Amino acid sequence: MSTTRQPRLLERLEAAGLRATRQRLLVLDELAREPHDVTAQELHRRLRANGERIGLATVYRTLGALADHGIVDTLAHAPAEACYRLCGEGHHHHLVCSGCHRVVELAECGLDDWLAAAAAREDFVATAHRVEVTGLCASCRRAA
Amino acid sequence: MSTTRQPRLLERLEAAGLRATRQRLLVLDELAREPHDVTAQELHRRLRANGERIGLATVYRTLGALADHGIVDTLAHAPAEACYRLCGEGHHHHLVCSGCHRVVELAECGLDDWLAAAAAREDFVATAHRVEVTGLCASCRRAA
DNA sequence: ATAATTGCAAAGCGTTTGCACCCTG
DNA sequence: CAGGGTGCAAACGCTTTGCAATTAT
Repeated sequence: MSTTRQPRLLERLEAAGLRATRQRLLVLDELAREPHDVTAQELHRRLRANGERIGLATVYRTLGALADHGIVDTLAHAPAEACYRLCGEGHHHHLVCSGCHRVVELAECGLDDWLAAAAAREDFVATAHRVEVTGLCASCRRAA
Repeated sequence: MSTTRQPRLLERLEAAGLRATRQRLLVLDELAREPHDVTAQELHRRLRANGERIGLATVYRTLGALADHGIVDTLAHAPAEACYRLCGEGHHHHLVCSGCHRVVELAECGLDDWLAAAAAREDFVATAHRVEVTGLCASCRRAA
């Protein structure tokens, strides 16, 4: 079983009105130690590889519920396959390394002024936005 | 048949090394008159509704080929279902109205400095990015 | 106790592919 | 006329769902 379980995760489950089942904690644990984003299938495969008993449908249902409550982010960079990632609670964006697929959260957004201006130019009011930056991290740059 | 066919589209097909078949022109025509973004299925449904003869597989293959050559954009806001949209040739972003789903292209990007700075903070070099802004257009604001 | 959750297997759905026929260049 | 393109239907892969058994509260 895991050693990285964060009490924080339990609180978040509770706050979302979700029962703290063994399976949900497994999913959260696995997400917590994963710096990349993962698909439901991959997550399930890993848990099974670790000898855990959990059904694929449960992984899907759990990720769906967590996403509904904002506990995980759903990244859709690969159409036809959703990726999930445990994420901070505030507004943030992702920086993905095209070499190793590592994902870093950009804490500060700082785009609000730009957004408001760009939207206003089209007579829109911006209500939400999503930025995904692709780049190369230091180690992948060296490797290349 | 269409009245909106743009000669421009033929050039783009040719430049991409794709033969100008009846089906491809149908797809391009339909995309050209569509301000929203559409799924492959929806596009196919409309063409058939117009009495056109074209197979679903061809629509998929065509959209895939057009996307490969940058003639259409692939938007993945709905995970598990790709949306396509004929798009300008340069770098740009999309502003989507959450009321009517109308999509507007934002010509200017103007994010490069912000991006470079944000990436550098994490020791990354930004190579690409994608921004999707959701908002409300003027008429949907009035309706609300 | 009892309502939520799980697991399995089957169903759903969007997308892709094999193959014979057709058409563009 | 040769090779790309098309249509159909079957195959695919990811995701969802029905239902009986299980489990958290």
